[in-house]
Amino acid sequence: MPESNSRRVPKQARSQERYEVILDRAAKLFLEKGFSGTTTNEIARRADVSIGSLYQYFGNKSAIVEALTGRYVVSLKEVTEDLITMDTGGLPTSAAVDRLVDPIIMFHLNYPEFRSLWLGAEISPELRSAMRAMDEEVLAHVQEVLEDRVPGISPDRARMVVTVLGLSVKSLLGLIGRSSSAAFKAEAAIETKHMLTAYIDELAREQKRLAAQE
Amino acid sequence: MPESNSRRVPKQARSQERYEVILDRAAKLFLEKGFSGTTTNEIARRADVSIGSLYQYFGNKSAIVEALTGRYVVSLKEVTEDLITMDTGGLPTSAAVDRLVDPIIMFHLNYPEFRSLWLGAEISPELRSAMRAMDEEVLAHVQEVLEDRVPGISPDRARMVVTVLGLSVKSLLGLIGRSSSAAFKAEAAIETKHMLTAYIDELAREQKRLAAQE
DNA sequence: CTTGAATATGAGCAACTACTCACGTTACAT
DNA sequence: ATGTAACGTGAGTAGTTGCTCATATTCAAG
Repeated sequence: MPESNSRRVPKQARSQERYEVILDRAAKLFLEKGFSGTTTNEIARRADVSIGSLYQYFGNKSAIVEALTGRYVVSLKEVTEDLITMDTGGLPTSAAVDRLVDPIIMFHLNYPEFRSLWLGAEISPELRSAMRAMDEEVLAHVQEVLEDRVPGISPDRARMVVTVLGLSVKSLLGLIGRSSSAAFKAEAAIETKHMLTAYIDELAREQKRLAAQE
Repeated sequence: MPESNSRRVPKQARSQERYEVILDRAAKLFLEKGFSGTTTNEIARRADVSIGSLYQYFGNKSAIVEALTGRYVVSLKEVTEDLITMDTGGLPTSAAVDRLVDPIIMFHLNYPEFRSLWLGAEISPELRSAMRAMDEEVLAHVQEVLEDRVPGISPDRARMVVTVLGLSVKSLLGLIGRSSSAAFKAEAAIETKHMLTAYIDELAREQKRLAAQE
């Protein structure tokens, strides 16, 4: 996946493998030690590649991050697209929560290295704003869903609720990423979704009570 | 607050001020750019101090982080002590949640720079494990509280629930730290606590239903 | 087998980083 | 006023970092 700062685009099979290996190791190192805590020489060493080779594929250090992004951005766009066009109208809350949260969890399970970009405090502003934009799309849709399921809720309140919901999912992803046990990941996901469901249902009851009072 | 790697302990009033200014600016920079992304020369420049002076107080770069810790660790220990000895027995869930969460929020509002240590991926292992230990104490106590409020819940399940609850609070603190509007912070806190309350109450109802079935 | 393009290498360079030290300045006790 | 301990300085040093380039090896087509 050639980026703006890439050098030679790998043409032979072996070099394409190396390209991928470099990205794998770089992602791990960035996750462990952060961007500026990782040296290009160490990336090369861990990938069993000379620095010279590394710089044949990546024009500079940040080009590695950019390429890393390219790896996942397509898949992430797909997930986003799916989510914002999803209709959860007739479903009970817990099923709706499953439908909206599971794809996000799946994405992070499939691409665990993505965490290094996602959590990293040192990614480029453009990348950060691109991911924010996708986040925002999803949150806006979830807000619609919420306003639908909790009739009478004010848009401001709904916005705040969605922010909190989104944050909870985000922290779940962090927990899942750090853990190594598949069973733990599954339980944590169930428990978190349980919480989201309980919250949304409680909000619906609350609004119903308010409506009945008038 | 002299640490192991400190040099001269500041004795005159002016130099004590400088010492504090260095810590203030360093905390900001660590938060913005991470530990390894921040240079000691930049810290000195931002604190209007020569690097020479900086190294009179701090033996090396990580001594700055250690001193930064010293600033907050006393206060944090107090909060932890309060939390784990707190009795929320007769209170309704929402009041109990308030009592347990508010002190944590308060701490982070009072010491916003603490976030740079708390979120930083690059703090020392000792400091990280010390903070983990305090976390663990609080979580263990919250688990007891939960098992008390949700009779019949299994310890394993309770542990998982507490993990999720703790994570939600943690992400709330992140949100609060990033925001600048006091009103937003307050609303976010209320909404998050609302979610925690709804969740705990739902768990209690669930266990009651299960108990009635037998 | 030959040839040229692609790929690989790592010593080395310029820039930067953490940190030192010799020297100058300020504050305070006597 | 003087001595001295505390404080302050910033050019300089040794080591590290991102990155280059001259040279060597591998590949595939004719």
